[in-house]
Amino acid sequence: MSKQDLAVVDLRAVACCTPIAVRPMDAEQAVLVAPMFKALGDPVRLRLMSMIASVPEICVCDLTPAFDLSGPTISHHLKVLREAGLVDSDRRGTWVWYRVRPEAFQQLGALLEFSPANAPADPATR
Amino acid sequence: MSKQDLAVVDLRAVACCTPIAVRPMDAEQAVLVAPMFKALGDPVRLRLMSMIASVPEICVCDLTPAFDLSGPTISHHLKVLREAGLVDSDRRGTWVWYRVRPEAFQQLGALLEFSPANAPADPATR
DNA sequence: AGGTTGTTTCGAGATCTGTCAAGGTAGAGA
DNA sequence: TCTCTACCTTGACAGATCTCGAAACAACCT
Repeated sequence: MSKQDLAVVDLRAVACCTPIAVRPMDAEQAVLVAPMFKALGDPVRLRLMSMIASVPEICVCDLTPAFDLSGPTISHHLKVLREAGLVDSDRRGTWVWYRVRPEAFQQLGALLEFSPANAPADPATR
Repeated sequence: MSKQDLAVVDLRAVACCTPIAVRPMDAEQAVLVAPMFKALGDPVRLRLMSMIASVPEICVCDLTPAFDLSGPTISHHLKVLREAGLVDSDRRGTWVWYRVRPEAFQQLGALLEFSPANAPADPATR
């Protein structure tokens, strides 16, 4: 299914993995990565993502009832997650199954790694 | 300055740190955390955040020239980062200085931690 | 064919991004 | 002290984008 999704983020193009707390991110990389954070920036999508990521895979039929939203709305949110490159899906028989894309998920986490090296000095010592 | 910012996210309320890949996030937590991801979901704010996070602190006067945007626009984006609880600021003399809030930043990173335990099975073995 | 499951299309209302104009705050100089 | 200037934020606004549901569509099974 997502093989036909041409708008999907190309993970190879995401300059990989230097934490943003180590070196300022250049503009092109920011444009590539921001859509991933944006996709997680909605409470419904964040919960969908966590439901998908906490199991090997999950059927849409198990996702939809967890929300007080219509089927089409859930489908839209899932599409956003797919186009951000965070999840993958395929149909098997009647049902459509979603699973996380570990590379994307790990890259995002790596960007947020934080070493105290650049932390603000303690106000007391400043 | 940000002491008067009443809309700022209360970090104590952010159910702390269980990676979303380990356990599905409940609705209330999602509502609290999503604004942080949303704040990083814009290329300009992502770059601002990385510029702030990669040094102990930085003056707005050093942030603005890095973008092809007006002062008020940068100020608005900084306000979004502030209200998301990701950064802090205070005025010292003429200039306003921004610095990262390490607790918030680390919490966000912790949420994205990924253990292969729940990774999708290799398609070959599926 | 008929029923179930998901996605797409389309439209209304809300939210976001950016600019200009105006306001507040602090330092410098007369 | 009074004014001038620099720095940054706020308010008001237009245009773009997002969220969501109703209806239509597509894929699959029996």
